[in-house]
Amino acid sequence: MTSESSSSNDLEGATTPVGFAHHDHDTCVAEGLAAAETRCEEDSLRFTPVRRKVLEILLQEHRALGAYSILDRLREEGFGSQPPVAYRALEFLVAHGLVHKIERLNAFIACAHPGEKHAPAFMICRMCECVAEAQSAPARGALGAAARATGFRIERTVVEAEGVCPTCADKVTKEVPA
Amino acid sequence: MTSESSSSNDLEGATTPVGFAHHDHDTCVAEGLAAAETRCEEDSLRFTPVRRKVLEILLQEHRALGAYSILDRLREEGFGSQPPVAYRALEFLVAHGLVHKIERLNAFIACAHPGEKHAPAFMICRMCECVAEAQSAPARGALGAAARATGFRIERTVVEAEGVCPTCADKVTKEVPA
DNA sequence: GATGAAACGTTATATAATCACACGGAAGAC
DNA sequence: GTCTTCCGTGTGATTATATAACGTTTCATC
Ligand SMILES: [Zn+2]
Ligand SMILES: [Zn+2]
Ligand SMILES: [Zn+2]
Ligand SMILES: [Zn+2]
Repeated sequence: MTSESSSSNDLEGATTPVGFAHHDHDTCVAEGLAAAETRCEEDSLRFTPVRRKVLEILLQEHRALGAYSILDRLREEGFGSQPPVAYRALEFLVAHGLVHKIERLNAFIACAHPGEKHAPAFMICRMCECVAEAQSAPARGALGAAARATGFRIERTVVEAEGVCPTCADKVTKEVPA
Repeated sequence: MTSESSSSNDLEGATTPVGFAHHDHDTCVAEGLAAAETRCEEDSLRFTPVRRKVLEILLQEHRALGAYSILDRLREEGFGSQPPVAYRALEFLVAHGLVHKIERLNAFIACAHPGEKHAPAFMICRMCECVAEAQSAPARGALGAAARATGFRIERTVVEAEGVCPTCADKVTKEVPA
């Protein structure tokens, strides 16, 4: 999931999960940062160096990073190296939808659809730990029905699927040939 | 959510979320333990005193308890009081579907539908911290579609909704009358 | 009763997250 | 401009959550 150059696939686009397919990764980072800058200017938010760096670190990966991994990289770049530095930046980025927390992993990942209003859902590969973001509509399923039936007011949802990504599934079948 | 006696509501049943409605709580605990015992006998699993106690502790609440809260109660009951004691019991109970982990809270709750095969979904009240379990069918939604489109194989899902339960919603409207 | 696997109790450690305080710089009031 | 206030940052310390490692006990099986 590091820098690659091949935008010849039809799996990308505004509402398509990114992460498993090859794609131009430098563009990923650049666009992510640009989108964040635009967003912050529009809303008069302060996109400070630390916040920008944390987002950049996360955009470099299509996997979730723990707060302390992020902190290590911040240290290398000369930023503060105590936990609150990372956690405060993450709090800001999550609050404004630029980063999501993966609860299952206690880790963080850059949003793949910044700007768009969305209820994210994630697919987490248990083998390579890569994470892809998709859309979810939990209010329109069994959960939504249960909420309406009981009078529960949903404000936020966590939807995370754990399994095996196509790349790892291929590897496995090749290692253990029939 | 402590002991109450009123089974006169139509919100209970195999596939109905429990937790917000009044119900006979002693029965909850007894039935939960009985179901676990049955299950363990059937599958030749060892339902040891520690495991039984942890499940009993969780059944007493319809909220999620952190591992260390559980540990405190184990200590009071004369069991081992070091973290691995609680975590090992929880690992067993989770592995066999008798307890679920609420990822959002890093906490654990007794299964409300033991025995039945199910993909649980949870509604978590951010005010009173009570948790209700419902069914989910994540493979049949936007997430399932995304998984099929990309070739991701879903093995397990985390579905947790955060919001306000009906009881707390009532309280709020009463406290701030128009 | 001997044997091996699983469960337990304990010590220590790793990982994740927050608290509390001091400092400095940007934004608004005057 | 200067003052004041708020917000973000850097740091040390602490709390909360989770696992590693090791020896002992318990149980099922032979
Ligand atoms: Zn997103
Ligand atoms: Zn993978
Ligand atoms: Zn359940
Ligand atoms: Zn509530």
